[in-house]
Amino acid sequence: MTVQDNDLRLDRQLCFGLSVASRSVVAAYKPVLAELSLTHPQYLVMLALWEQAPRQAKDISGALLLEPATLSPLLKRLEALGYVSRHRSAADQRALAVDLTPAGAALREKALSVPGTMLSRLGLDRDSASALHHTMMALIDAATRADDAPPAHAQLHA
Amino acid sequence: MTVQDNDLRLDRQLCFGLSVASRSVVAAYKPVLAELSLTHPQYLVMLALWEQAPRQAKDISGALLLEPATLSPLLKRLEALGYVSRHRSAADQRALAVDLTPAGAALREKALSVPGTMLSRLGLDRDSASALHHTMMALIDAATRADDAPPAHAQLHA
DNA sequence: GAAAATTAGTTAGTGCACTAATCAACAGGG
DNA sequence: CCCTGTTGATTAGTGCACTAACTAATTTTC
Repeated sequence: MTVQDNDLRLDRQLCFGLSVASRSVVAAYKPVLAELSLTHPQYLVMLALWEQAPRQAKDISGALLLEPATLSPLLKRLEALGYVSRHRSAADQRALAVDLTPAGAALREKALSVPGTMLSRLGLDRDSASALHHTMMALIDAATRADDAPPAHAQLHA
Repeated sequence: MTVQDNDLRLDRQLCFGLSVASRSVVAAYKPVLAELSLTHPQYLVMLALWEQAPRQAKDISGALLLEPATLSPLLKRLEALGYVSRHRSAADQRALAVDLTPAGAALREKALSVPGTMLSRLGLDRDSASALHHTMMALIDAATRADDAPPAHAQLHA
């Protein structure tokens, strides 16, 4: 067995592990978020709005690293749920101002217990969660940089 | 600001970071896998088959932790690409035997360079990739266990 | 001030991933 | 046997996530 054969197996474990971990953790959130009538991506949008509202659609998609085309129907579903309102900004008619409805703002109270519940379900303390987060952020950084610079020799003149 | 308010932010970083990292890394694979005409999930299926073929659909879905309902159309697309053949097993007419076509087997040669390319693109050496993999496996374990035991006191008699 | 370029969002189309419902094939127990 | 229950795969339906193409509004440039 050559080095590359080993690589194939190691790599499988890497990207495979990351994908499965993401799916598994999101799945573990599901029953908890069901009590708020939210999916996991919708929960992330609400977190962004609880930190700051009203907020421009463009701003939210930047904060969550989501394409505008992905966010657009997501916001419509949140509006249909009654958690969010969508209006064109007066200052710039292109911009979509997204705001919390009273129900959306009130939902934050119920969401306060979610993080603690999930940490205990996943058997993580704050330190390991924080370390994990650090690793993820570094990965995101490396992956998006790799994405921006497809040519193999790009780092030579970066 | 209360402890729970801080939790909301920490948690956001955790599950959020994991999801974004997964998406970002998969996106970084995309241009590399495009040369094999494969998507990332399709690549994972091929890896499973390169390790062992023929293989039962049920077996593949277990190895990749994918629902059979997700795998089914995926296999059809791989068949349409000419990399895979699908036949009912003679021994058990319910079972679907998935095998590599010559083209699918030959594709492995081109795939050998993928892991090395990706590791360098992500700026990871084998040790950190291995450590990362370990962390992911532990997370998967915790998350699936949490999933199997929704009642809060389940670990008391585990 | 009009033409050109840019920006913000939406729509269309593809592919994943899940749940629930369905179907055919198998395995046992009476 | 045959009836019941289980198993392996598929189908239908929902929701994410992406790219490409498009619309409309704003900004830049001449």
